[in-house]
Amino acid sequence: MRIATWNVNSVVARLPRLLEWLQDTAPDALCLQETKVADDGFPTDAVAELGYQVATHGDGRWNGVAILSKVGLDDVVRGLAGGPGYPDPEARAVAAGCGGVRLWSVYVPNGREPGHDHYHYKLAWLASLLDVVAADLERTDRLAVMGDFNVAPTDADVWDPAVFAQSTHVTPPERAAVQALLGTGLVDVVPRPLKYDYPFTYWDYRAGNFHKNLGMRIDLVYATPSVAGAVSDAYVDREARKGKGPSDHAPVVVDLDLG
DNA sequence: ATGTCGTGGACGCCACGA
Repeated sequence: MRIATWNVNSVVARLPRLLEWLQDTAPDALCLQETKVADDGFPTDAVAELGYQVATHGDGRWNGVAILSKVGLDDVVRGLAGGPGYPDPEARAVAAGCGGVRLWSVYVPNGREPGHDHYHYKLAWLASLLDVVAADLERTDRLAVMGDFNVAPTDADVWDPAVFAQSTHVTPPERAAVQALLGTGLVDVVPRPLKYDYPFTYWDYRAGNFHKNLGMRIDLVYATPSVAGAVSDAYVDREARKGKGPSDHAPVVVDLDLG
C-alpha cells in the first residue's frame, strides 16, 4: 500500500497538478492540507474519476484538510475532540481508516512568532493532538499521523538554524510538543531525498529558495512501529515542487508492505 | 533582500496568512 501527504496550498488552484500527480504516483491514500475550500467546494467529482473517495474537512478561505482513498474511508473523524480554537475551532485535522491503517491528516497552526497568541494556540493544539492520538492508540496499532507539522524536529531539518533562531518552527516548546508524540511510541518515518543530502519538504516561494535548496523538513509521517516496520520505501517527491504553479510543499510518499 | 503565492473584498488594488 502506498500512502502520502501533501500540503497543496489550495486544492482548487492546484487541481490540475494534483490530478496529474495522482495519475503518475497512484497512492492508495493521500492526506491533504491547506485545501482552502469549504466541503461543498472540494473537487470531489474530479478525484472520483481517478477512483478516490474523499473525506473533507474545510471551512473556506483558510486551512482545510482531506483524505483521499482508494482503499476505503472508515470511521471518519473531523477535528480534534476537545481541542482549542482561535478563537473558534479550525479545520486542521481529519482521520479515517484506509486499508486497515488509521490515518490522521493534520495541519498544525503556524504560530506566527514565539510568544504570539497564535504560538500558544499552536502548542495547545499539539497537546490536544497528543491526547487524541493516544486515545486512538488504545484501539489500534496501525496508525500514522501525517501532514504539515509546522515544526522542524531538529536543527538538521532546517537549511540554516541561525536564520530561524528567533522564529517559530524550531523553539524548544514546539519541538517538545512534537517529541511528545514520539513518546507514545510513534516513529518518525524519515523519507529519502531524490536529490541533495537532506529530505526537505518545504521551500519558501520567495528568493529562489527552492532553486538554492534552502528548505525545511516540516511535513512529517509519524507512524506506529507496526506501520513504520512495514515501510519498504519513503521519499520526498521534489519533482512536484518544480515547474509552473507548484505548491510551496512537496509530497512525502511512503510505501508499505503490510503483508 | 518581506524578493511569492493564494484568497476574497470591493475592484482593477489591498489586506491577510503563510
